[in-house]
Amino acid sequence: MAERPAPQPRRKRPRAGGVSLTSRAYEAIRSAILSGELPLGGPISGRGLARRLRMSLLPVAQALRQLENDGLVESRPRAGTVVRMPTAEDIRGHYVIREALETQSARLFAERATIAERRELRAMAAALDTLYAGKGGARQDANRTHATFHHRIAECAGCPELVSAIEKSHVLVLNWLYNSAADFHPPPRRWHRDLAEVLTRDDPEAADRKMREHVRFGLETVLRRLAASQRLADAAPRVFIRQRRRRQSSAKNPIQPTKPKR
Amino acid sequence: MAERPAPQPRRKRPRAGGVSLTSRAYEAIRSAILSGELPLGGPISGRGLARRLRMSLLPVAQALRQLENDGLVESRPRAGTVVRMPTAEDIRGHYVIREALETQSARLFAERATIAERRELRAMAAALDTLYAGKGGARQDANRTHATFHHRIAECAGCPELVSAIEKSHVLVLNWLYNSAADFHPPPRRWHRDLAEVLTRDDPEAADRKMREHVRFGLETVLRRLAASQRLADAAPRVFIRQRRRRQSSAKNPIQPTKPKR
DNA sequence: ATCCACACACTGATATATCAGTTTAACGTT
DNA sequence: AACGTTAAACTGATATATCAGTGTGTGGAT
Repeated sequence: MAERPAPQPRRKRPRAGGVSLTSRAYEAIRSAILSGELPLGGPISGRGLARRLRMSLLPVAQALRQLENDGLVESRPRAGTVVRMPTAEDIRGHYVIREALETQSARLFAERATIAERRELRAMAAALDTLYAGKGGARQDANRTHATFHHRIAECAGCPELVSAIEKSHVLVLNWLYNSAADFHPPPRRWHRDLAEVLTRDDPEAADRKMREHVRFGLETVLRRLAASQRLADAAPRVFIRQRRRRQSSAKNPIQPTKPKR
Repeated sequence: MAERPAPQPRRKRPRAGGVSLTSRAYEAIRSAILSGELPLGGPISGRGLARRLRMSLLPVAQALRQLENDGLVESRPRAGTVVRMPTAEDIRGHYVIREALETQSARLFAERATIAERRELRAMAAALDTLYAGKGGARQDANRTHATFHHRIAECAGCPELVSAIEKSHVLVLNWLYNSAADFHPPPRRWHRDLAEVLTRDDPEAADRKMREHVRFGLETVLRRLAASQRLADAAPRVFIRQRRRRQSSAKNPIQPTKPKR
């Protein structure tokens, strides 16, 4: 193999905080999706993100692949990537999993939570019911607190895998909820207090049943909101914005390579 | 920006079968791990795999990242990647998830399976019990059939997400089992027939209870085998094999760049 | 005016090369 | 012989460049 010319020196960019660029890209894109900055069903440009995040395309591509694995985005190999718009069937399927995980979490909580943890849960439930009863402005707070509530149940169940599985599950649901502020129906007034009461009663079977009921109610809520989201998405169909083309040079002129700038 | 020399032309390698190289790498590495070709706790060289699979490092790196996400391998950023060796705590955590998913699957089967599917399941259970009762040679078959058995239950439950979640779960368990052929204890003689009998009885609660018992038995089995695996792994500590170094040129001779061949 | 083909910009996928960190074998010292 | 030192060799991570496929809009044909 002939010698290669010396490559030009490259500016080195020290890594920030010791985390890999791919992880940073993953977190950044994920939070952009969850915050609604990248709307449901909207297109994602890998190169655009790479420019915005000041990194090469590669970490972004890896992050997108991971997000696809998580079910947050959808990538068609040479055409583009979009934020995944779930179908009603997807959501039902997801809730089957969620029901499985949450009921298991409830069982373990009922078996293993300490006295202090049970007291804490009852307090959280009361606060949560109050938030939901409040006026519309508190709904985002309520959603976040609701996630924390379930997260705490899983933590007290004492199984890290369960915690992370449930967290991943909540991420998807939050994503589906945030993007449609309309059609909000508050849950029954004592909804979470009733749940906490049963969970803290030291009866795993009863905890399982009550949690199952709780999750199924959540399914109805999300399905309602999905319909609203889809109405919005259909009104603004996803489209890739492209640069204006230059006028075509009439006919048989195969030269003019004219690299696009940059 | 000075002009760069023209890059040498690159042989193009058309993609085989339309699947991305990353997916091929993922499948190849995964199956190499599951078949035991890459032993539990053993080191994995990204570059070595890339050479073997006739592709660049990049798809392999992406595949490894995905496998890390699945919990099959473990990567220390600049030091190397190894096939993940689970701790007993990992396995217990994993089985909490598995119990959640399988009991949900059992419930749905009891609710929704057709008559034909119920008959099929009883037949599979009988065949499976026979396999386990046979002599040691049939054990790999038995393990595979066992996976199929649970897979079928999930399929009949009618939820694709549940099927894939359970499948992913089984992959890990199979991995942990395959690599320790010792300490095999067959399950009770009518173990799967009893399970199938309850599942086909149209009583979701009973199906849940029976499946829970079934899964917990599996946990004991895997824990026993893990102990055997670890004894083996401790005997042969993981080590990276490196090329022999050339003799150091005595002292203050900073020349001799002598690129390593290839 | 309507329709269709084609060029071009843009997409993700991949190859190559380099970087910066880690491991370990060979060396020199004790 | 046992023990720290050190640099070769190897690791995953990332940048850059190219490839090959897609979708859109322009422009010519009808």
